[in-house]
Amino acid sequence: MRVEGRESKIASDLLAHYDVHARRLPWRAPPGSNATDPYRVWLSEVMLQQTTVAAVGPYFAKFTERWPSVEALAAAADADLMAAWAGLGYYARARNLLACARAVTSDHGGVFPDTEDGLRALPGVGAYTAAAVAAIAFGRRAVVVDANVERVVARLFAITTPLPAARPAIREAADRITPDARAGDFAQAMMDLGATICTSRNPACGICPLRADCAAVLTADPAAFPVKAAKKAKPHRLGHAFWIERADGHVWLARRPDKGLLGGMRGLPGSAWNDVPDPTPPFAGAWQTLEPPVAHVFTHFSLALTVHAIQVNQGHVPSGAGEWWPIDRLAEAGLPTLFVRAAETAMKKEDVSDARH
DNA sequence: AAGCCGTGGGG
DNA sequence: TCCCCAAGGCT
Repeated sequence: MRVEGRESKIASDLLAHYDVHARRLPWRAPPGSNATDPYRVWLSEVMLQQTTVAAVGPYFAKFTERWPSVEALAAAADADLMAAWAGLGYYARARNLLACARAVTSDHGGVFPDTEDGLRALPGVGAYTAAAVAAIAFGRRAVVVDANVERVVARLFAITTPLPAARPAIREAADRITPDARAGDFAQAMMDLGATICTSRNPACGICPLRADCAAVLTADPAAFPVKAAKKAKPHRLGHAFWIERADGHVWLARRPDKGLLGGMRGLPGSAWNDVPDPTPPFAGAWQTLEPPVAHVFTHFSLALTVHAIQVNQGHVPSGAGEWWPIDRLAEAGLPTLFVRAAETAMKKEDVSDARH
């Protein structure tokens, strides 16, 4: 529940700054326009989950061009959508995006629910995204809390409880400063502030519109907020991947299981990834081991993937789910970045051997 | 409910 | 180089 006083001053200070300094972003209505398309708001919010504005830009342009409405997206083939998402990461988002578009199209007549609860029931829409879409697309008062808001609020009120334990208190504080009017602008203003001024490291307190409202700026180190619990060490794993190239210029791509890491994506066949992976190739032959391994860092472990390559004849039939893919069109396969690197390793090897002839 | 789930950029 | 982290959701 919002109260008057210091809280309302924060909102008015921030909105006044936002009216002048709002970032121009592809998914925002142009200044002075109230034309917010819920489809574009929702699509951008899902893409922006744990993902930078810079990374989302080209994907948002590609998606809205190819699928201009939720109905168009709902009609997309699964493989096409997964391939279009390739490289953006967190692939469960892509599967949920499609499920959500189909739910909106079939269960809601192609119209997004306009309440937080209605949105929250959709696949891939959690507390943050439901609040953000309700506020930004539908003008409803909603308490929008993402990592930016957590940081700004923790500083405004100098909250010393470490995350994640501080979440309830941060949310209550965010509720108190959220205005009844312009909740969507307020949410976006908070995120703009967190992205450009109240940054995680080296916040620009000198130019902050909330400087006079901020408790942390009075402390020795405003950047020390929010306090965070120590994080666990990231384990290192090993793995083997197999580049199986057919004489007619095709490579065998496996289809990964729908759930789990890189779920539902194409990739090179290979071993499990662990401390002592099985290096045995899927069949015997003149395998060539390529050095060095591909180094890749995931959210919760790092990986060294050793690539092994072989040439097979036309009649070769690999095991497991997958397909032969033309190597000169590999960019269209929608490979996750790890396998793009692995493929580059294999093809660089071929360039070298070709050059020697 | 803590762990799982990608990737690229910046300090 | 290495570490941090970015408009989180799901189980």
